[in-house]
Amino acid sequence: MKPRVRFAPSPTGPLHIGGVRTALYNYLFCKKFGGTMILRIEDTDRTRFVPGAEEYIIEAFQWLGIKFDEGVHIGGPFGPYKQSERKSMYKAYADQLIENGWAYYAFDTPEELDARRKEAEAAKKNFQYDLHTRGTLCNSLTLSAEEVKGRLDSGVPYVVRFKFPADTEIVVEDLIRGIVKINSNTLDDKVLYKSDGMPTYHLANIVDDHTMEITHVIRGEEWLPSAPLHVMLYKAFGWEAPQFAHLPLLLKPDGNGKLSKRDGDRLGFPVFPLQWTDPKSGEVSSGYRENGYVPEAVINMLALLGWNPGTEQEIMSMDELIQLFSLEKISKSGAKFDPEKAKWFNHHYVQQIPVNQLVAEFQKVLEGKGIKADDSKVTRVVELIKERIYFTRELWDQSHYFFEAPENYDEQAVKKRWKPGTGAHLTKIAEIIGSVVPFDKQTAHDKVMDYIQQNELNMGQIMNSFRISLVGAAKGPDLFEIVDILGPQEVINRMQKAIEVIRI
RNA sequence: GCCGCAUUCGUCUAGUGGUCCAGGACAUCAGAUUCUCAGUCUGAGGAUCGCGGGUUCGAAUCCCGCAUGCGGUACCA
Repeated sequence: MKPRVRFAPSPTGPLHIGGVRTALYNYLFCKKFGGTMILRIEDTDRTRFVPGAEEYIIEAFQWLGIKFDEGVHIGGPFGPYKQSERKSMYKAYADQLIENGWAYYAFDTPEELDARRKEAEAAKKNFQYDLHTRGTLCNSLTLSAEEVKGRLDSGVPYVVRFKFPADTEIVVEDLIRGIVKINSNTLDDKVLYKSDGMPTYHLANIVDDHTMEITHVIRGEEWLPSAPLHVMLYKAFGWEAPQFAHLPLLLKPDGNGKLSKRDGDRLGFPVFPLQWTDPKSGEVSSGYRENGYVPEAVINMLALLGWNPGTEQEIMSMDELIQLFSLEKISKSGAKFDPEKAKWFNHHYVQQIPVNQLVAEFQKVLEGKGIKADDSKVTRVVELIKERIYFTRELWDQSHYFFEAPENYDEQAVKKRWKPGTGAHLTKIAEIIGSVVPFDKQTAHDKVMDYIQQNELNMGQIMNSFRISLVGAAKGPDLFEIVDILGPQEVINRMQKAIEVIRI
């Protein structure tokens, strides 16, 4: 049987990178076996709905290359794929549970429950709506049938709660963690159906997974504590449960704890695939895409955070990932996110981008700066500096001096390399450069080297001051490559300017 | 507090009773690339496998206890 898996986010904001990894593992697993990948929107909590979040999620997956076979954005035979649009079907399932004695009506108000919680807290205890306390609360277990009917008929708000049986060992079979057992006496009677007529996650999730014929539920570890509830729910409905796999959490790079939006801001790396502007506060959160990451790098990096192929291979395309993936090789413990390794992956994948594509991208940047340069020059520049960039946005930082003369000179470098007499030597070297007609970088190089040797100059010092005059700093690729691209006249101009400006 | 999950170099991890005095990658450091920076290449350091008990001829690997960390404990997902 081919797997049917789903990724089911809530549209409460931008998709977190941990969520992306969950979706990725679902995708890899499902594609490996030629299965179906479904995008379902779990928007049962209307108070937390954020406009634009759903569109964001869809766009993020498009960018990342994670493709769905069914879902809110593309439809499919099991639709609708948004829980708010499935609202009408859930009540019947809640009713069914009540009829069979697996659930009951509860009329306690949130205020009453809060009061009970505070009370318990004061006594250093924990209040739980469970088999120990449900007999003391206001529900269809404690009220007479007439009273319950009366309340229901007169429209008194109610919720439906699951009724955990006593003394039952619930077994969750997890593909990653093995057998997890828990005693039903410690579990609380979770709300399944809310007073606003919407199901909670627990009910909607089980009903949808069943009706959508989901075979494998691959989700974050934060769901493990409610897995026993879900297992019992399947049992209560008499349905066969899908297989569960609870993924380890993605942790913050320093310390412990779940990776959060704040960590990204604090440590300077994105936590979201795409940039996101909060519709309410207007606050902007950075995204991988806008930060110059390529999707292949993000996918590769994420895949290895909690999984590995069992070999020493680290660089893998999506297709290889699909081939190599297996649930058994997912680790059990949380993985700290490492921004440095993310950079390393990106460097690798940026190197794979064809030069002409980089040139096209860079031309746009140059245009934005009002700089006109023909493709042949930009191509030479890109070829020369490509290997030193980690992100495509660094193209400009690493090559600006090819397009504009330095305005100022790096102080540290000048202090170290510019000595009395440097100006005079550079004047000579400028003459030498000018004397090579037609210009040829090899000849220019040889002649300059001759000059340095004949005058017994310090090569490091003179070459670096030469470099400073062209670049403005002691960095960059081979000097004579720079000279060649700039052309002799521009080189001479820059040298003269530097000699004038930098006085020792 | 209660319930659950986890625990191998700084980080991600390999490892499923002997071939592991623990392998790889990122990061770090050093050397090379004879102008610089970056990149690249080569090399180095780095884990008494959380701790304590067992089981076994033999344990990172199996069992028990403890500790620590994390997750959950909402009419949120």
